[in-house]
Amino acid sequence: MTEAAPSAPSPRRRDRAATRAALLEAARLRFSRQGFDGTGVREIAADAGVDAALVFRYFGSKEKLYAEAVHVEIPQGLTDGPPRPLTRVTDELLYDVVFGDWEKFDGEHPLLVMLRSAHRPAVRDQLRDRLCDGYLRDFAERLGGGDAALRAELIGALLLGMGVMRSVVGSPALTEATFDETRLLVARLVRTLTEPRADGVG
Amino acid sequence: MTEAAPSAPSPRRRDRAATRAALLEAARLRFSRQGFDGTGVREIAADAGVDAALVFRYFGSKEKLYAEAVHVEIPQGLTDGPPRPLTRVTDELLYDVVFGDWEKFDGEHPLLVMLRSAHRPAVRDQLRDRLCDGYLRDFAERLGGGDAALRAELIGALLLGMGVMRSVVGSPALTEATFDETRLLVARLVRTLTEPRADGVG
DNA sequence: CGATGAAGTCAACGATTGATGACTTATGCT
DNA sequence: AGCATAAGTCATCAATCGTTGACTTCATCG
Repeated sequence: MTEAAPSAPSPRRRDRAATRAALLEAARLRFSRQGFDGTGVREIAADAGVDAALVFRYFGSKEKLYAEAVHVEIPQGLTDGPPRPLTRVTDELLYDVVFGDWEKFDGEHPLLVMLRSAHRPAVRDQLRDRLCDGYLRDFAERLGGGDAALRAELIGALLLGMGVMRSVVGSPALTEATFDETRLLVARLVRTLTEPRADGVG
Repeated sequence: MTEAAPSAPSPRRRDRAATRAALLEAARLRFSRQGFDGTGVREIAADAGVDAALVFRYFGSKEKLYAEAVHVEIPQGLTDGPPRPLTRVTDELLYDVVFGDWEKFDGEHPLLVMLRSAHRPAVRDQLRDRLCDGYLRDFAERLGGGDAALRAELIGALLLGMGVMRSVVGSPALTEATFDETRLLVARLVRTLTEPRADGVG
């Protein structure tokens, strides 16, 4: 530090990239907490410590800011790469979606955040795309059988529902349960959908 | 009909109860489609064919209108009454939450509708209350065992997640699947959580 | 030091928001 | 018919919304 800490709250050196990043971070938090409609651009800009006009200079519109701030990055090598046992994959997914802290998104997985603004067509489309084509497609291919796609979506529904119960609803048992407790139960459920039935089906 | 159809679009006879009901119905649809923040009171009033001021005359505020329009009625005799097999109960719950049409709520179960505005504390509290105390409590009591509450919430998560996948996300397989197809899979999953494990657990 | 361009601020726009109170109109009773 | 009351409308308020363009301030280079 070449100069002493200024008495005034740091006026922050002018830096386009840093300001853009600060806006993105503030937007992520606000959109996560309050949804798209419940968040104003002035609110976001105030959190970032700049004027609201910069939102439109850097992102064009509130919609484009949302699209860039809230998006789902599918973890590399989760479904592609060398095949691993499916319960192993769902283990990681369980930790990712349900038990991950996701502090950048106010504690929720971006999928759950997008759920909150899913009535907007753009959000809904991205949500379906990431979930079905990103996560569940390889699931279905690996499962095999006639209703593979359906069973894959049931696994997705379980994990998504658990995330909702934990972070959105705040149900007591799932909120206080440890990862290992739940992991065993989920593994049993996944195995039920994976293994062919021992007894006659219909 | 004592009089012929009027040429002008029916001016609707002045009727407090009917107008209140029309406002409630319009509010339910709009709030379901667009969430609390994305819906304006003028929009609702226009759908009902009256002035927006009546919203405040009849309900006091937009919040109170939402509270009265969107709420979860727990079906009578679902969990209470004479005990039935749990897969039977989840069958009805599956039909209710995931496959019911709920035309009054634009096709979604009110639980899923409330999910869309769950960032508001009032909505979130009602959601947790209805889900945990209304649906899942008797589930947990009936399940028994150490982690009964957790397993009950897993069933709730599955059903809730399926509802989300079907109506909010619009995932293909679950959307096109019939009730009977899914019912068997869900029954298998519930049985997995219900029956004690045959092999050693830990 | 002085100029140049970018980074950031400011003021304002038109539209819309939830909400209020005064006003008008229709309905029902006598 | 005429009056009283409730049902419904209208105008409007103060705030806030997303968005824009002109303006100011800072950093950098010659």
